[in-house]
Amino acid sequence: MLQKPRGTRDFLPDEMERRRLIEERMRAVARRWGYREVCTPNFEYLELFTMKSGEEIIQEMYVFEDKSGRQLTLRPEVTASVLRMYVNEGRVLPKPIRWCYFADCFRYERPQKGRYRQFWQFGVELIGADTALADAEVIMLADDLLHTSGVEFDLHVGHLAPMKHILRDLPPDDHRMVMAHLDRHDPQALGHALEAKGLGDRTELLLALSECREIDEVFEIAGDVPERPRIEETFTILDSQGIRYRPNFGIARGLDYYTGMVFEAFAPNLGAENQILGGGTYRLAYLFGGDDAASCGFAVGFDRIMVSIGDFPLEYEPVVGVVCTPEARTRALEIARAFRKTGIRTEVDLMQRSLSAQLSHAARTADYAVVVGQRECEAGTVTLKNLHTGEQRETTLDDAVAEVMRFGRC
RNA sequence: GCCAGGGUGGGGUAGUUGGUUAUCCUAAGGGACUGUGGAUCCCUCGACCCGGGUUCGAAUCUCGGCCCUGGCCCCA
Repeated sequence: MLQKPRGTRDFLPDEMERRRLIEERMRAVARRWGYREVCTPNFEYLELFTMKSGEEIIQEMYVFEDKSGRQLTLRPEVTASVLRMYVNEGRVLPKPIRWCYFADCFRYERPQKGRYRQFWQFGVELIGADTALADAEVIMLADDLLHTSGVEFDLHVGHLAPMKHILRDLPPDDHRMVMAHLDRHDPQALGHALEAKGLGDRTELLLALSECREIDEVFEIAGDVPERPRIEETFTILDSQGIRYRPNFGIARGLDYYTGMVFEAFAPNLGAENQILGGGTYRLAYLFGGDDAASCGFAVGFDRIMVSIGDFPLEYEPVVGVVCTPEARTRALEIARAFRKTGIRTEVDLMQRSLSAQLSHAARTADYAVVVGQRECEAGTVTLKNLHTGEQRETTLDDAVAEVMRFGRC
């Protein structure tokens, strides 16, 4: 049998309805904050992503050549596309720009729990606002979004400035290496690496910084960080609005292009892949030929949210099965149309089943059967049967529709 | 790319010291029943992941691959 490609999934209707429900909640939250949805191409020039993230990421992407020899790739993320779009068409729009997106992305990686080769991200980008409140708004929106989706999560908020301040003697290329060791909670490797650079005295500071949970202590450790007022203002805003988060100035993983505030969220009930959200401030527009607009955004790992939430019951809507004899087929289709017009899910037999077989099928798949044969056709009525109670009565079509609409409201 | 455990009808399973026609449940389609049910009975459909090797004989042993689950690495 033909298999689906590795790392992809099929979604049956029950799961699809759950996904759509959560997706719609996220859209609604973003809309309430003024973030309107945009859509960018599923594939882009390879260059867009290598400019942003470097040549190494090619091996993690679905890269292909089109019939004209263009180097293209399925998008591995959406931020680069949104910023390209901003440079292409958004520069004249009034600032700040608030956009959101929901899109599938593709990465050629080894699948595991919560990690797939096709996966969905919900994200927002705030472009053109460079203030503490802008940073805080994006975090508060992330918090609102996660709460509204129903997932349990821990929110970590940090800023890269204190760490960069401690490492200010090091060339930027070395920052990455140091951050990688820090992120892996590998103090020995970190110590050795700094020792080799003649900065062994910084090891203690960095470790203390990543352990630190109080903002005041951050500056005792890191010293006179120029960004201190901005950082404090952001945290003050979050506190004033009752946002629950953990200050974490050790956040460093894979955040090459972030410039200041960074934040992440984790779902405690997931496995190795438990990060469900990541974001921060960055500057990308100039890379794609635009101005040096300050930006701030985040992306939610939608599939991980769904894994973390697990199955939940969907709101139930009544289903009607129209059961008819062959001579009543035209009337049956009219009846089905009348039910559908009021929004009721209505199904008719397509398999030329006997009346008894139609009813038997309806009993498994519907809440009501509407039986129509020659008798009802001549009398201008329908027989409405409640398949849960077994009660049935002959009545008018309008009355039958009205009864089904009352279903589940008592 | 690496490690561990797996792969038997659509779903769930039995069978693996090699041995007849591969077990059972369920789902799906039909019938018993041409104007009334989910029960019951009957029928139908449908599987040993793929390929090589060992053997008289492989679902079973062996090697390689693919895929699944989880972990490592990575995580824009």
